[in-house]
Amino acid sequence: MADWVLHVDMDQFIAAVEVLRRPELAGRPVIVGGRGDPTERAVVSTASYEARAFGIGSGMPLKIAARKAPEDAVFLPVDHDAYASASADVMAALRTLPGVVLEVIGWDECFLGVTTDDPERTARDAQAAVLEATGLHCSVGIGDNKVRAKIATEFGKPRGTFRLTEDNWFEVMGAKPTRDLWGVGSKVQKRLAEHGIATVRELADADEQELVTEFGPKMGVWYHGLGSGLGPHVVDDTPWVARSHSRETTYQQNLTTAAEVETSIRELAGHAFDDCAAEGRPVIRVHLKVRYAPFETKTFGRKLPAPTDRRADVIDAAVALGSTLDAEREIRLLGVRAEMAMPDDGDAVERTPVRGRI
DNA sequence: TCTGGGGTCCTAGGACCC
DNA sequence: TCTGGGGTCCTAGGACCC
Repeated sequence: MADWVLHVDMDQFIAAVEVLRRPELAGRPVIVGGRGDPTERAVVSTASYEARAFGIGSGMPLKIAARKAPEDAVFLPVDHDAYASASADVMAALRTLPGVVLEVIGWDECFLGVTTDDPERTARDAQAAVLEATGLHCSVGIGDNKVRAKIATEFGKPRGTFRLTEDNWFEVMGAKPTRDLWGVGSKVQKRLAEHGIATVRELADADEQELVTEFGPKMGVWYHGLGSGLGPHVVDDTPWVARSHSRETTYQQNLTTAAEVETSIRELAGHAFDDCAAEGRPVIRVHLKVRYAPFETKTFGRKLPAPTDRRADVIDAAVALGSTLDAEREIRLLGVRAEMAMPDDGDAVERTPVRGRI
């Protein structure tokens, strides 16, 4: 018996949930994003496979998607509650599998830890359990750690499974660009290329000290190991604890006056505070994010004099930060983030430097 | 061609203390 | 008059993920 990590990833999750409750949309290009109005400033959350065939994908501005989409395409608004509910059903179905530890990493993704000699069987059981409980399909990556399991899933899509371990890592991934690694984005890919490192194999063979000099002590070592598919293998089912909450809005018309900015900040800060208050923990820090037109983003924050559970303190702090914004420039996006004090037992877990969780 | 909203973690550099 | 190291805390910004 061996320990395995399975990565379960729902296929076109958001689009699939929408089709499930509107069966007449099956087979049509479905694009979910923003308020469902492709003339607005917003981006695609998920496109169905039919829509992807036209070159439409996540993160693409809706206006662009509308241009690429065929006549019969359907644009739908984002419905968070529906996806959260479907997600809970998926996770509940997976938790019924015998002997698995489940770690949620997103609405439509999780890791399963399992000890078995037949991980493919567990993968098929997972797919069957999810399908029966929700009517939704998923793909499953099988690995000897989280990094390999996560990457394996891409080779299993759609509705399939794929096993990626130390044994076939270089055979499968060696010639791929570094960008295909989980945690390597376009910026890091470029910086690696400047050191003559373009492929996964070249990253594995690179000089670790050179990477540490370029990326720092933690990330340098992490990226080097990533080239060999190294990563954590412990699946942790302790409930996720949020460290902060934020609210941000892209305005359909840019803000142009200080009064408009203050009104917006008060509203956003109030919502962010309410999200924190719902967790029952005081706010220790307030951040502001601003996107000046056309597209320059700045973020900055300030620690509060003392942790506070007073709404007015958080709003006042956000407004004070906002008074430092450049009043001469048009603003197209504002965001307020409120960071919470951690619960007492906060920092025991060693974290994977792959950021983001939902 | 026009770029969302919600998150986490890492690094560099300055301030300050001993 | 010119000048150590080491440690911690804080801020700003960067990068990435779903």
